[in-house]
Amino acid sequence: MPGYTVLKKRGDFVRLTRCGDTVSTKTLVVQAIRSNLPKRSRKARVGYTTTKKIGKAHIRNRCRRRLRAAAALWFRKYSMPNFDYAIIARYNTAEADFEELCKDLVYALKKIRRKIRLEDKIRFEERKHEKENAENAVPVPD
RNA sequence: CAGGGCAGCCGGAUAGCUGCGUGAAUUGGUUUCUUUUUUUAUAAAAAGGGGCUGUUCAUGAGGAAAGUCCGGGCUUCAUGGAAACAGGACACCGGAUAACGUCCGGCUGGAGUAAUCCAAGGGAAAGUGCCGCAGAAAAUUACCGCCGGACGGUUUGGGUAUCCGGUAAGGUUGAAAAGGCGAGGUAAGAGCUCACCGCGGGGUCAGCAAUGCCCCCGGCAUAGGUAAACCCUGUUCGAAGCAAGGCCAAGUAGGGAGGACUUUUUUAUAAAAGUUACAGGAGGCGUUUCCAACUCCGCUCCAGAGGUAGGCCGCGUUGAGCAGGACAGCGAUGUUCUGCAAAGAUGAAUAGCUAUACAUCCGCCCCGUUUUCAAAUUUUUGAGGCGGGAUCACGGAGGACAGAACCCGGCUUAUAGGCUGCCUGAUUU
RNA sequence: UGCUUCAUCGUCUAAUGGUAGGACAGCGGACUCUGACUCCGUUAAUCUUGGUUCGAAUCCAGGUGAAGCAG
Repeated sequence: MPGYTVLKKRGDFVRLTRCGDTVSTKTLVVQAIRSNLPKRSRKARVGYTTTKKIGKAHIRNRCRRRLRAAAALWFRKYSMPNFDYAIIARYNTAEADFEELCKDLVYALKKIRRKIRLEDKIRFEERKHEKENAENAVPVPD
């Protein structure tokens, strides 16, 4: 079993597009958000999106398969546990070199990880500041 | 033959690494449920079943899987049965089929030298409507004409004006003007008469029939077109669709019982009514190293209904199945015998990557032609364009259309390239 | 996946089978010292391919694209 499961529900995809972090490269787009499941498993979840825009049914299937193959190689290494990911195919996913596809995927995953860690840091510091302010503010009226 | 037509078939191959779905097997691992036994209990053991996972074996996308255009199975709804009306679909004739708007054979008309191909191809003497502009007139027509007669003026006659009548040959318009063309005939004309052609009716023969051949008659007032205008005639059709439908079923809301609290009545027991809630606070459980963020609980128990989230069935070895043989038939197809049979996903499997050879294409090579350009120069060279040959070597490019979603029979549309058979035409022998 | 509907200038819309009209926008000109307003002129379309018809935006058939409903 790989270190991730498959994302299936429509609601999860909607949540991702609405409030997830997005990184786009030439051949694919990656979205990520913290999972809302309180499960014990620490596995990440992945979903693949191929819209009607990129081609007919057999082209969409091909894109999904290539994305799945690329994810099987690199996803476990660069994903964070307890996160939901969506990989979206673009118009040139079917024709692009496989190595380039892998490169883009790794780049996107790395970048999104950095982004989320930065945001967490900022939020943590903000909270800290608020607490300090509150602690400072409380004694003043006393 | 680098002409054409028809029918049928294939539609990528091999190897390596890494993977996916389904089914079967497995005293493999792990987890959970039920039953039985032991125990005060926690718990333990045995049997059976399910989930996840490992191993082995088997198997896994088309000719169109597509469009969703017809027909059927299947399911639900409605319904005692049948018929009629409305509405839809179809329409030369005969046959095939479960059925069809499909298929086969024939007819008629059209295209082609031919093989062959194409056609929604019933009815306009049941009725209604429409036919812009142009034109006299677009449907019981009469403007210009042609002809005869009457009367007036002048008067030899002819011509002209008006009125009455005959006529549909000629003119103009248009997509279309009341059969065509020629001859006779006539005051002028006219199917008025005749020949040929067209049309209609009847008869003989051939054919199941559509229809065809021949003969006779009519004399076209049966009188234009349009029915993919309404309509008429004949045949036929209940509606919706697997997200159909069936089963299991969290949670939430609601019901009952008890407990707790509040209010009222009562000396009290007790009875009645209401609340058991939003927000806030404190706390606990779970994910997390922590923080942050999020979720759930927040008095207990019981019963049944509904059927949401979710799951299972429907769903694949049986279906108008595929392959081959025999017989019947021109054929579609039918009868019969033998053999073969496992795709079943559901954010959706059936693959991803690499290498090799091969079909094919281009260049390289040769020949002809063109003058577009450049150089020398007045016909040479080089580059380019077009056509043909050669396919040995070398280099490069390189796999058409396209992905099952309940299942079948068709239709329509997309499709690189290859193979096989038959027919026809031209040329040569 | 199934079902339903629609397609007309760049945009919004008209058109009993008979010359595709109007508004806004665009372009050119006039008015003005200049701009706006106003006026005049002009460009521009029946999604596509066939068929029926003398003649199709319209009627019929195939294709393409878009939208909606069911969950």
